[in-house]
Formats: sequence, structure tokens, C-alpha cells
Amino acid sequence: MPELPDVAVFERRIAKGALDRRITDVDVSDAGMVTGLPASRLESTLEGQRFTDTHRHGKWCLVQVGDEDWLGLHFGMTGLPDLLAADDEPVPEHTRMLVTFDDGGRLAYRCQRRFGELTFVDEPDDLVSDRDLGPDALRLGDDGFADLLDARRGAVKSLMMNQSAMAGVGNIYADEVLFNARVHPGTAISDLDERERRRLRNQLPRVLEMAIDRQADPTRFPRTWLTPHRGEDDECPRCGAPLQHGTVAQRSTWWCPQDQPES
DNA sequence: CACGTTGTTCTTCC
DNA sequence: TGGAAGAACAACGT
Repeated sequence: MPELPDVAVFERRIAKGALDRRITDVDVSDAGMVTGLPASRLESTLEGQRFTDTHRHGKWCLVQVGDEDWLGLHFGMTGLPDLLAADDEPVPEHTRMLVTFDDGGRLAYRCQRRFGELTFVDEPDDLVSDRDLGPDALRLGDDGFADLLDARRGAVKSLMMNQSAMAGVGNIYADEVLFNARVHPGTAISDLDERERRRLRNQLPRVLEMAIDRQADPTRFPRTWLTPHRGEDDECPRCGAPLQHGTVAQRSTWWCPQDQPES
């Protein structure tokens, strides 16, 4: 679930609620989610420090510790950060790391299915190079996207989900961008005409930014968007045609057969 | 209880 | 050769 817009919301949550407070205790309850260093060392590295800055690249959220290291958080399929007030009740379910601040407040990293990851890097760019991530999908720019379409082959949905090409778009938002751009998900890049390329280029940042504005919460999405209608026996919110469902790029895919015709 | 789910990594292939 | 496609995998709710 957590794709670029979700992680952008997470980042904002951490930036607003977790910076500049002294960390008194860190408890990693699932060492298997930590990579690159022992969980015990992650704990000791954080303790006594403060979070000072945040950054996001694709689906990764980075939080600076003091004035050097960056803690990298990936949320896999079911992860999220949860800020708890000092008097907040029991630790939430599936908490894999719990950071306690000196005022008693806490930051819980939760991850039900444990597909997330916690790691450390010297610089955000190190994470990008280590993981071979492409440019963040929101910092691509028009040329960046056009260049990608020129350089890559295959289905357009595969390109958008390829984190080495552009970072941040996953299954849900790939479908949403394609729906808004009125391009069939299985279209080969080489078959896209100029108008389709322009619509994709325009809709990619528009959809992502609008999703962030709405807190990545599908119930707040425009009624004309696809996502709120996924997984139901639903109709296209634009033209009323029955939505179609299938597998594209190995993933469950929804589209409108009327507005997004196969080429 | 097999299935569906998602992002990533590994393998295969052209 | 390198990029693309496909399979495998992780854990868990249904």
C-alpha cells in the first residue's frame, strides 16, 4: 500500500511530530527488519540523539539523526509510523520499533506483514545508489519523463512501477495515473502517440500531488478517480462502463475499457 | 486452507 | 550485453 503519496504523508507526520526531541529509548522488537547493522547498534545509535530532518525518495522515508546519519524507513506493504502522545495507551499492534522521547511521547514503526525495512545510510543519496533507485517520480520533470519513454521498452505500467526507472509509483497509483491519462495499462511504450505521452506526463505529477493533498486517503479522492472503485463490481466513474479487471505486469489491474481502449 | 495481496530480488530470456 | 519479463518470496487476513 504505501506508495509515494502515502510515504509523503508519513514524512510530514514525522517532520511535524518527531523532530528536535531528545530520544531516551529505542526498542527494536523485530531485529529481522533491520539491515546493514545489528538491531542493537541501531538502538544505541539513536539513543541520546534527536531527529533533525526528513527526506523522501520514492517509497523511502529518511530521517536524519543528529548531524550525520540518516535512518531509512521502508514500509513494505502494510507499514506506517504512528506518533503516540505521552499518555497514549498500549503500544499499537505490530510495532516493530518503538522510539521514546524525553517528554514521554513515542514514535512507533508498525509493520503488520514485515515487508518493510529499517536501515542506516550516511546520505540519502547512498540509499538511492545502493538500491539502484531512479529519480523520484515527483522530481522527474517533463524532460525526465520524456527521456524515460524514449529509453525504455515494454508495457507503460511496468515502466511506471519500475523503481529503477522512476521511484515511488506502485500498483495502485500506476492504475490511477493511467486511468486519468486515459491510457490502457498494457500499452507498449513504443505504441504511445504524442497525445498519450503528454497526458501521462501531465497526469503523473497531478495525481500524485492531489493524492498527497488528500492525505493519500482514497475516501477523499475525487469521485472521478479510479481507486475508490477498485475491487468492486463497479462502473467507470466517468462514463459508466463496467470497469475491467485483469493482470498486467504481474499485478492486479483495473481500467475502463471505454476510456482506456487497447491500442 | 488456499488464495490474494505488494514491493523487491532473483532468474531467465531475447 | 543489458534491459525486460516472469517467478519467487516475504507474512498474514480471509
